[in-house]
Amino acid sequence: MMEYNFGDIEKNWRKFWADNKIFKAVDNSDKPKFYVLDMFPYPSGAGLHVGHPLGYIASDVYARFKRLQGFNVLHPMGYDSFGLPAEQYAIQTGQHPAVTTKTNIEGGTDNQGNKISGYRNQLDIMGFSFDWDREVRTSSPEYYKWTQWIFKQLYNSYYDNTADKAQSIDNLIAAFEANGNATVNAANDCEICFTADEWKAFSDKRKEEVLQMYRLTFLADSWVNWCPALGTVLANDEVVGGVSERGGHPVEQKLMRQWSMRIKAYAERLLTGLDTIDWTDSIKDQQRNWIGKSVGASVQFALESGEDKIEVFTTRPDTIYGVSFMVLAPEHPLVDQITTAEYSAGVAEYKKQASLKSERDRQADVKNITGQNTGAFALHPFTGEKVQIWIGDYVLASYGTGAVMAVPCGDQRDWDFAKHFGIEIVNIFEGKDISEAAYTEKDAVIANSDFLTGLPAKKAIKLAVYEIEKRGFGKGKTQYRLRDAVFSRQRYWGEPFPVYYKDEMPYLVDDKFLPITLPEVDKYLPTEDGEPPLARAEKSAWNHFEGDRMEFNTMPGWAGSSWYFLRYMDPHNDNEFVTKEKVEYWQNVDLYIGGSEHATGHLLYSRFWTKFLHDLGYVPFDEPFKKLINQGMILGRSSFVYRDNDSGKVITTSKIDATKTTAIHVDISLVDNDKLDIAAFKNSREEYKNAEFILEDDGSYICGHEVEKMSKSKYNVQTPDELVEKFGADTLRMYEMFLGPLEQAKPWDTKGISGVHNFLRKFWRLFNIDESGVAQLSNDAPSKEALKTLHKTIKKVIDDLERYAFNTNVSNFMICVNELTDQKCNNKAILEELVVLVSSYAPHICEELWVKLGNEAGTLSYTKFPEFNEANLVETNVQYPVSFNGKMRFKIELPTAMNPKDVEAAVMVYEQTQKYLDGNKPKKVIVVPGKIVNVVM
RNA sequence: GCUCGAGUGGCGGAAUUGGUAGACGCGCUGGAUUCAAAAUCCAGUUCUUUCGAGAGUGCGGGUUCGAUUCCCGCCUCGAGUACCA
Repeated sequence: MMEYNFGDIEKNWRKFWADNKIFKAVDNSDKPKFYVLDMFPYPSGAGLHVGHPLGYIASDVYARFKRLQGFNVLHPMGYDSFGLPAEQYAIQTGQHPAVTTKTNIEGGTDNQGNKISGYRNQLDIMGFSFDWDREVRTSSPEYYKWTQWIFKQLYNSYYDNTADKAQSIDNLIAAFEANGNATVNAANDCEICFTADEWKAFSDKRKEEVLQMYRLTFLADSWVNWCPALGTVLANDEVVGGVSERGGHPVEQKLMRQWSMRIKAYAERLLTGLDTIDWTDSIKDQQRNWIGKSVGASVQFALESGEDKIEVFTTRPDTIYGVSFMVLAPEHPLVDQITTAEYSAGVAEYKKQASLKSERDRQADVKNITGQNTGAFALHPFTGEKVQIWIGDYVLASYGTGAVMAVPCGDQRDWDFAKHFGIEIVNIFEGKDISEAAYTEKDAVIANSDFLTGLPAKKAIKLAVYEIEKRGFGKGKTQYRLRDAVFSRQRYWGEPFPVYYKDEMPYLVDDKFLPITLPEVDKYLPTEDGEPPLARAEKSAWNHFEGDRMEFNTMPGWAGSSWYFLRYMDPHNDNEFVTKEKVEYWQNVDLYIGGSEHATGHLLYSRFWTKFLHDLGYVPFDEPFKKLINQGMILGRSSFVYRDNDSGKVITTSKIDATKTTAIHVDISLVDNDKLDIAAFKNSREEYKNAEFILEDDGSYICGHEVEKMSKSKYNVQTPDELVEKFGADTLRMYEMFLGPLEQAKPWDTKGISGVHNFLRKFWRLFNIDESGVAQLSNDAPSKEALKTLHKTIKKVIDDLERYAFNTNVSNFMICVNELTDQKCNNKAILEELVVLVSSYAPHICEELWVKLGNEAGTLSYTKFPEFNEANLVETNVQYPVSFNGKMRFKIELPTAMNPKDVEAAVMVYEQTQKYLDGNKPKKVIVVPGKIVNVVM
């Protein structure tokens, strides 16, 4: 019998697929379309480890499955190739990031002479069915030309709140010319009000300054997250716990002139759109929290002295009679103005203290209540009573208006603050005890509150807003936590802006000069006076130069990734980012697979850009990804040896005394099933050469282990390359699918891989291939048994792929092959269907078997997926389950040896089921010792 | 603190309209084959047990003829988020 030689089989079929472009997607077809997409990778120098391909394997299985189901499948791959590591490598070595990136993708040798196998090669050996003709790289000028073009569209648009969509900025200018801005309902940061005549009288520069406050991407001085160590600003989602997501460097607030994206304009649509897409609740919730909608009212409190008013935002306008003080953020612009002489020293000191605290310290310091009285008073809008004004850093300058009306009886932080500083706490909740803590639920009845007294909170909120609006103290308002996204990065390796400056005002470069390519620079560092690296470029280094200077910032990493899924539809188009025809054919992504770490970054920004492009009529849908599956991270399983601190001996796990030993990471390649290869270990490093061991009684050394993130420094990295070499890509693909639920994080463990490999060998053996390479199978009609086995498997696999996210499908094949082996099945028809069924998972072996069964090479990928036929599953000897009126099922398990007690139990069940029988007598009651009681109607 | 998710053998994990808990794989034990080994095949493998049986899906209750599954209250772990007014 011919052996399963996976090495040759896989090599040959990969070549065949590539040579014949088997997986080329056509842009129009009679077949229905299906778009399966992976989050494209950043090509780092470290290459792929076994964790990376998990999502790609799942999407490939699904793409192949959909092809078999008769869909025209778009399944592309590319690279998110702008990014920090290549730039930092460039700073250290001087090698151009473009060179590093190319090597990391295509393979080669790095500066130190290390061999890099390259992402493409690593992806290729896994046997993925990507249409490589559609590859995109965000760092290629052909691609970022269109990223720049989209930026220009955003610049030339504003958000019309009435039409609830983006519109051309020309419409806005026309509106200004006709009526000024008072009647314009648009998303903006504009605090001035002007008439048509005033507008016309503005200088061009002034007009542009105003327009910047409306454009969807705009230049503004804003408080940004500045990371000194990285020398750049970061978006909110790139700051985690007060430090940078990359590298964990401290981040401080800094006022800088930066490009921003007016994503806030889309807050409501980004929120409601979530209800229309099939994503996990966890990601949707993360986005909802990030957008952070709160409904309430903005209320103005007049100052006791002077004209100015303090505006606050509250979600509880019903508690307005409980206000006993106000708190402003230390950075609030009115603080200095209102502070009385008596308190000015204290306020100055407090402001200084607050400004010295980093974001991180403030967060760590939540328990500490601090604040400072300003001595000033505001007047309560309804009662006219004097209300103390304090400053405190629990009020954030960047949220709402940077000021709150404090209601200590209804808000725990206000309560704490009042208690700490001995401020009066008024109780406005009927029958609620607020002596120990604030009452924060929205279900109390309001008391001591004039016109609100006696109303339940929810009604009181509505009435309070009504009164506030009627009396002109403020208005109902919806506030979002979502902030506009900073879009400038002080980096080299990113998309240059299509922007130049004249008299310090920004202008867009004309389309015909796009792309503005990255100019060469002598160093990839900021200039001596702190300008971004692009400031080093000579005028002549720019492919197009206009005005006084070009924009020196580059775009952030999420620019290119916000729209790449559209470019795959039309990757080589030099005239449009995607033609309408093609985007109308392919529509949005049907299945998107990637990590959940992009929940508030990439996944939010792509939705934003898609909605924007939809508003402008360029794409027919307004959500980019219909269904999203987040694959869990594959963690490493580190191995340890233990060295005795005194003797220096290396002690096996069962004999150590934890207090006296040090655990040392040992390379997992030296360990097999926790057993250390002692000779290899001694040779691995000079210092281990003469190591002495204390071994198990059988003379082996058993290592300890721990689950950690996969990383070089922990010596626990498993590359796909070595496993493909050892077991084959089909085994690796199936094993990764076998590890457990796709969405769950799980440790990598090579132990079980032999089981999957054995399955494929067993599968191969089923075909009885003789030495001449021909499958010796029977053409008889398949047995009932075999049909049942096959169809059971078909049903389970389809269920698993369509309804559940890739759980037990591989196990189903194992059960199937075991059963067919037991049945000594050699039926050609059955086995041919099985090949098709398995081919999405293990494509190489199946192509080989397909041909050995007498089919034409290359036809497997587009053959018909086996059709499920329920008739094959009908049991001849039904014992379980039995249905009553098609609805009720009853069953009781009896022991093998019947005894009177069990019969009693059976009778009891029978009697108790009578109430469901509607007076009908059951045909029979079957009592099978050791089985179940069946009641048949 | 809040939000979401998860707790099942020695291990990864099945059981997805409430219906034989532990599928499948790993590991382990025994056996066949072999001069021997690898490979392969067969049998066993939740725990306790006086070998009759009993207990059992984080803990405590509830609904049900029947609960890993549904409801209520806890505990533990993981992820996200955090003075958001």
